[in-house]
Amino acid sequence: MATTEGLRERKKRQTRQHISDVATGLFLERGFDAVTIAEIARAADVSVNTVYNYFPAKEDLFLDRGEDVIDRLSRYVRGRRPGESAADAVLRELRAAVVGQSPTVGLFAGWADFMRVITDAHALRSRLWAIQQEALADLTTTLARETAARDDDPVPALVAGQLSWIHSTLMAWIGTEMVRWRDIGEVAREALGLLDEAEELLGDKVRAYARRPAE
Amino acid sequence: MATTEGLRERKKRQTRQHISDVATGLFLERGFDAVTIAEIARAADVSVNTVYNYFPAKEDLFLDRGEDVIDRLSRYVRGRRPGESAADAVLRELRAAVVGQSPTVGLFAGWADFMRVITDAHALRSRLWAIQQEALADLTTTLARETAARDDDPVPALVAGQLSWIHSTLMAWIGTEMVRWRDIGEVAREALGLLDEAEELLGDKVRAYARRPAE
DNA sequence: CTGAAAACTTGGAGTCGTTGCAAACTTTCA
DNA sequence: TGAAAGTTTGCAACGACTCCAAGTTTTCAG
Repeated sequence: MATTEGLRERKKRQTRQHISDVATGLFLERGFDAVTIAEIARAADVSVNTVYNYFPAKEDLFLDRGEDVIDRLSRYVRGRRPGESAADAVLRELRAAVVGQSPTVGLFAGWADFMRVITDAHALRSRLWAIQQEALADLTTTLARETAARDDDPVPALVAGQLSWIHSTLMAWIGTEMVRWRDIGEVAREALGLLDEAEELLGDKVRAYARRPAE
Repeated sequence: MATTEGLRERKKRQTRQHISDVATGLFLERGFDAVTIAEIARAADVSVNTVYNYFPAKEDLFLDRGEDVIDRLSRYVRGRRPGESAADAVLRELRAAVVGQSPTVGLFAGWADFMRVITDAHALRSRLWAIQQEALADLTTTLARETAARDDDPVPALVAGQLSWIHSTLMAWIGTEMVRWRDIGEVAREALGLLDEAEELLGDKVRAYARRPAE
């Protein structure tokens, strides 16, 4: 069924990717604010309107793939193993990502350049926060569903806040360390330490929340 | 010395206040995005440039007084009593604010209208997040200073994340409840319950962090 | 194969936030 | 009282973003 893809679909995907690539290149080179949409359009050999056709706002040209990170925590929680609580699963997955030096947590060589572009552009930072908020809301409903909590129970939201705090703290920490061009292995090692510290700070109730019964 | 205020200073303060009032009124009436800066200027009987003279961006016309909330948590922590930890002080102050139905935590009749304006305008929401981030950074340095932590110690940042999480969770919860036009007393009472739940979720280390020695 | 329908692209005009500049005006103060 | 300093204003301009009315390209039924 993958072969059944019309010319139109393929072209659209290509155009979109091409615009995104050109834009990302320009942003990395000169910063987010210094690049204008008109420039991107010219460099990508399309009209300004076509750019807006694919990307609702300038930020989306750089921060595509935000959907992946939005439900990442929810996926971790839903995939928790027998005997594991929500926090256990999140910590295990995050540790695995750190150990595996996964790009999903920012552990790859180019991440420093990305971070710089983001931190320098106020618009990109707020888009990032918006994504975080969506992730938090997503996780809240996941936890509520998994524990069959009552609608007015505030605990799912509170625990979601804690787990999402661990995630964003980890990402932020890795980001600032990577910007200092440190060795990836070293950053990864210290990130594990950070996760340990964060885990120690969690309350017992949070640590045990939404435990899946052992089989 | 308060009497020693030149005409110039007084006029400036008045103009600023007047513009802010006019703008706030228009925003409450028709929403943030529907009101243009040119309109505000016309309604306030000044030029557009004068508006920008006092307020760097449109959001500042509505979210003035952000500085107060930025160092609020730091103030709470610095003012902790003998025997109290940072978390103790924050919780005590927040409970006092809730019980006293203080506007600083959103417990007053007009808050619902404010919230609606904010939640409807993406620009205002991200400004709010920016303020939260500043508050978090502020609290981090305060905790680091108060505990004389080493520069590379991540714990102050982690604990700051927890305390600031309590604060923002409380504010967010009150906000959504107030939008439903519920009775303020009732919202306040339930907010105390929320604070209790949040406190129970905190880890022992967080609860005890930066305890001031009993006298 | 063909021709119209549907989808995509484009140029152009316009709105709004925001900045820079220089002229005009007001307050201060010697 | 007059120059210095600070404030206000109009004007021009830039860039993100939207709307609209042509074109162009791709699809697909007949």
